[in-house]
Amino acid sequence: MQHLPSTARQNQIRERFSAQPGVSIAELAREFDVSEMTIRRDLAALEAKTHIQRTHGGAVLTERMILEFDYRERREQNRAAKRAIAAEARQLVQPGQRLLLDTGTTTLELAALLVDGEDLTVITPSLAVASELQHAAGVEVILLGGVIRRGSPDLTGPVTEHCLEMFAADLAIQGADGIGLDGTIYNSDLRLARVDKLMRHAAKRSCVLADHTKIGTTALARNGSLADVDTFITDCGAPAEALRRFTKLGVKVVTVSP
Amino acid sequence: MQHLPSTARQNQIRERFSAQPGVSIAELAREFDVSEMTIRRDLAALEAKTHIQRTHGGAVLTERMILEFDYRERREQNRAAKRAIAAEARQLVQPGQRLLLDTGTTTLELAALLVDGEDLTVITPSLAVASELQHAAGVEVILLGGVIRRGSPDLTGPVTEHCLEMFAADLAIQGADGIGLDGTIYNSDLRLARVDKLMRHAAKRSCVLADHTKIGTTALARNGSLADVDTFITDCGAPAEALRRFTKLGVKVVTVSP
DNA sequence: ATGTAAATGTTAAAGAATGTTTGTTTCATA
DNA sequence: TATGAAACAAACATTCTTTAACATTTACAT
Repeated sequence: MQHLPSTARQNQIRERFSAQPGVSIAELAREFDVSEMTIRRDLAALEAKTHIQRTHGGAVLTERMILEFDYRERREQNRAAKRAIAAEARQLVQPGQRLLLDTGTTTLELAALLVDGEDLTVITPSLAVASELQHAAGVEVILLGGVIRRGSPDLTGPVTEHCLEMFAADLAIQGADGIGLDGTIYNSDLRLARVDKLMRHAAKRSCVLADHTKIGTTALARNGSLADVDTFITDCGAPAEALRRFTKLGVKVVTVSP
Repeated sequence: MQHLPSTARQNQIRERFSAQPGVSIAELAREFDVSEMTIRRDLAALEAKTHIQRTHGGAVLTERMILEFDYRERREQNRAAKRAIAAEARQLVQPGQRLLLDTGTTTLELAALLVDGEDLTVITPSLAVASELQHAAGVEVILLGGVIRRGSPDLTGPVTEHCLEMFAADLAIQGADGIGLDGTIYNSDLRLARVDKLMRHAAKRSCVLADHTKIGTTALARNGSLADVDTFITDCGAPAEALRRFTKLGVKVVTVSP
């Protein structure tokens, strides 16, 4: 077999990557019937031009770009309860609605349930929510602007607040870091508290999600009261006494079992 | 089955975790037909990159969460040229400045060079840029709000445009999908073109980056002219005749060699 | 044809990855 | 908590890969 000109061979090597994520030098040398040295030089040339990366014994594709916004969060804590709460909140969402979706692990569980949503618009300050919904066909994701908190995948600050003022949504769904027995809603971050407060203003109706461990705990920043909220969803571990008090504030309290 | 290079194997192991939360060493060793010791070393390598956590008999995903905004970049030519152009653009950036950094592969190369920046503020519609700079100590990242274009990690639309109006920056740095021989700047997306235009308005000075293959090609949307730009950086493959014309428009033309 | 440049092949020494052995640690459970 | 089975890590042996220098071939313009 006649040897191909080098450019053609390199193109063929390049094609390989659409079938496999990686190639081995030994294999390519056999296949094109050239020395391994030649394949090495081909790969070096391709590496400079395109998005492959040399490795020991071959090369891998780096074309798929993975943006990593990583953060440390205990997503596992009470996950069953959070899932059940999110499933209940899912019921509140109707096709065609515009949602304001807060940052947090519970709302992230809800986001996962929205991937099959129809004609939804989700407005969020959370990169995690945006990531979860980026490929959902029936959901348009609008990310609020703002400063990325270091080590935390969400946006806060004056820009975020300013962005929020542009929107009028049907429903705001939020998490909370603590719910006082008097119905005060707490966040552990002041900037987040401000954003949450504005989110409720921008939506016709609002809904707060918090598993029972949050009830009776407080945190740094208060962002309002359950009295300003339409629906509060928690799990059945919540003390009945507290729930009665919340109901008196005018909020509709829903409990779910995990 | 042919053994893949070790990096490829590690990537495949890593992908396992999206299907299952944990994997066992014995299973992996069987599957890839290598010794368990090799799998242990793979896992140790992955652990060092903080993707996973070793356990007895296997590994699990670490609690650090990774948000993947993945997209398949169009096959890229001329990476070396883009790097060289980005390196030249890096020279324009001084400590303390506020930058508007556009979306695109060339500007992304520049972002990588800014990680050791001092006291910089980077305002960007690109999730890729934000991801690249999220851990840069001397750089504050402000993400513009907006709609996430499907399959493309950047923000556009009215929200983005509105956000841009909030800022006054020292320098705007942009890519381009085409540069007409008359100096017209082209983008392949109309929404991006609008954002780019506004970015230049919001900055005192502006700079456009484009490798020589872009010169003489046009695209869907025009977003202005090099006459409105302070600096144009390209590589030495650019036709001298075109560059002379650009200079006459009043833009400072810089060429670099890859 | 012939010289020149580019592409390819060859070799040997250095370097990486992998396998194997062995003794130690960890885990489940009796 | 004592014990056997499984998992682990260290050290070394083995195999495969890389690199760089140099030799050879090929392509092509003159």
